[in-house]
Amino acid sequence: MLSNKTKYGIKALTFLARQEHGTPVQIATISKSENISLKFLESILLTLRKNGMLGSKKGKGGGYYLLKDPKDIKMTTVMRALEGPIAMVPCVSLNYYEKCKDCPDEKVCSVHSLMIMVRDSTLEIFGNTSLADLAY
Amino acid sequence: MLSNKTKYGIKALTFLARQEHGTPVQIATISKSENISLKFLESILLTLRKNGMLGSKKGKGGGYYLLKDPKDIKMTTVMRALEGPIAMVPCVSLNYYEKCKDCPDEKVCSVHSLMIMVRDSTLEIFGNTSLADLAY
DNA sequence: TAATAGTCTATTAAATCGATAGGATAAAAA
DNA sequence: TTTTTATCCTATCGATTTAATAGACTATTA
Repeated sequence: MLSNKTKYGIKALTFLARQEHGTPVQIATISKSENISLKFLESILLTLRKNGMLGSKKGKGGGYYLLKDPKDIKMTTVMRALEGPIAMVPCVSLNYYEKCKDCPDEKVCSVHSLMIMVRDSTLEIFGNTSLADLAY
Repeated sequence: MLSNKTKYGIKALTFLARQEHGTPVQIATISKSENISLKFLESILLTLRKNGMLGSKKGKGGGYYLLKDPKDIKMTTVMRALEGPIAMVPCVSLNYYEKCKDCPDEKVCSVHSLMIMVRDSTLEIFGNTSLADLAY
């Protein structure tokens, strides 16, 4: 299941992608427009900023804005920043690999091979979808 | 992330698929072979039995066995029984649909359209993969 | 009737999630 | 220089879910 964090994050990014490029938008504006708790959204945007997707400006006229063109923000980046690994199981994760304690041999594991297929197909979608695809 | 419950369930089903068809296998046998807590596995196999995938036999010489040919057990069935919805978000789930509280219009929602793509590709894999594909 | 093996319900510990609170910091305007 | 505006950051909390465990019950076989 997708966390609310990720869901809200994608919605906020889409909102920003629809604005004039570079214009800061306040958290409160997005919060109201997308029905997201202000404080929760605050922490989500902070995460996205730390991951290099958003810039921010403090004080009057401040807010958040996209640092790149929406078509250059791939959903793999967004998903990894907000949701974590794309793979359903650590032992097939490219970026967060971890061996299963219970599994003596990955090469023979039925779960492993199944989850590699799922990972690849999901990765293809996220890799070929940009924020621009979602926003327009 | 895939729950241990599902991971163990798939491993157990694979184990059973590799046995001679119809021969009961004890929980303890699977538990030891696959490094799964006996009691936890017990509840997992019970779930699979209630979902019509396994039969069971009590007493000496008893155990669990597959009710169908492995090639007739699709991973969609297994996943839904153990993990629940295949979709990452209830508003794109075919079997567990639920409207998002925060979302005024699904047709315009960026998360919705993205998650439909993911659901379809995942569904295609699970729908075209049977237990037999994993076991041999 | 004793041993075997699945059935079922309840409980618990730990982790995660969603949300909230509240003060700190920086920028702009007065 | 002070006030206002808006982001930054850390801590905490309650609810839910997950993984696992305990223990008593039931059916089957020898």
